Amino acid sequence: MDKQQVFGSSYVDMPFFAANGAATAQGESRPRARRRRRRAARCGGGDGDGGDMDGGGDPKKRRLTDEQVHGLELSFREERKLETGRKVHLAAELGLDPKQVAVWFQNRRARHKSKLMEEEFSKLKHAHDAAILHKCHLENELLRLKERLGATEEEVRRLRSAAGSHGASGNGGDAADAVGACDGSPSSSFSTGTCQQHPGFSGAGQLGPDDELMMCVPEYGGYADSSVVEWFSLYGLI
DNA sequence: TTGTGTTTTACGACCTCC
DNA sequence: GGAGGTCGTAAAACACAA
Repeated sequence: MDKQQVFGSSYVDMPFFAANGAATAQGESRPRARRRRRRAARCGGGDGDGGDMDGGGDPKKRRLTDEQVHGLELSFREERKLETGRKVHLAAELGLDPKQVAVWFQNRRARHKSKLMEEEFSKLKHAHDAAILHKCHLENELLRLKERLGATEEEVRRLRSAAGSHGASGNGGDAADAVGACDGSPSSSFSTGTCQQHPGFSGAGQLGPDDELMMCVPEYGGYADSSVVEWFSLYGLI
């Protein structure tokens, strides 16, 4: 199919910079579309004719018409790089200066890249959030284990003292030896979890299996464990 | 109407490839 | 060396809230 048929005959007849008015909507954001509607209404139809830039303003900076932008968009989707032949052909078809076509492609590539960066940032942010959540989960698990260890050690001490009061030999037997390995601080082998510094974490010893995440990071309270697993598997973290 | 923030067009500097 | 690329930026065009 002839591109002239696709874009309409107005392109060929349109002198460079003569078109004006209705402009650049590239279909990437709602504000842009709204903008175009507003301007089209103001220009009385929005087909690029009879706009507010007729005969005045900076001749170096004229908005492209909707049709021109559309043609450029189609071409951009086909191929993001612009060879000389294609540029000249496109410029002739759209009634633009080849330099304008080149500039438009440069700017369009920049916008495309920027959009990709935003998406990438968003993904990384989600992954980061999930990592934070998982970290808190692990720290809470550590606290719970520390609590269990402390209780067990306390029980051992109680049994030892009970055995001593019954006049047993001072040797203490196997059980006492085993306990000896845990002499000193009951939790000396554990570092302090960072979640302990979080406000509202003073009662870590009473943590239940389901409310711990909320206590650790309140803003993530709405997440369930399955969400964490989901995020992590999604971003290849587990 | 006006001030302000966003988007689009255009340009220059610099880099890479042929 | 020329053509076309990216990057950063200026300025016009535009939308919108106050």
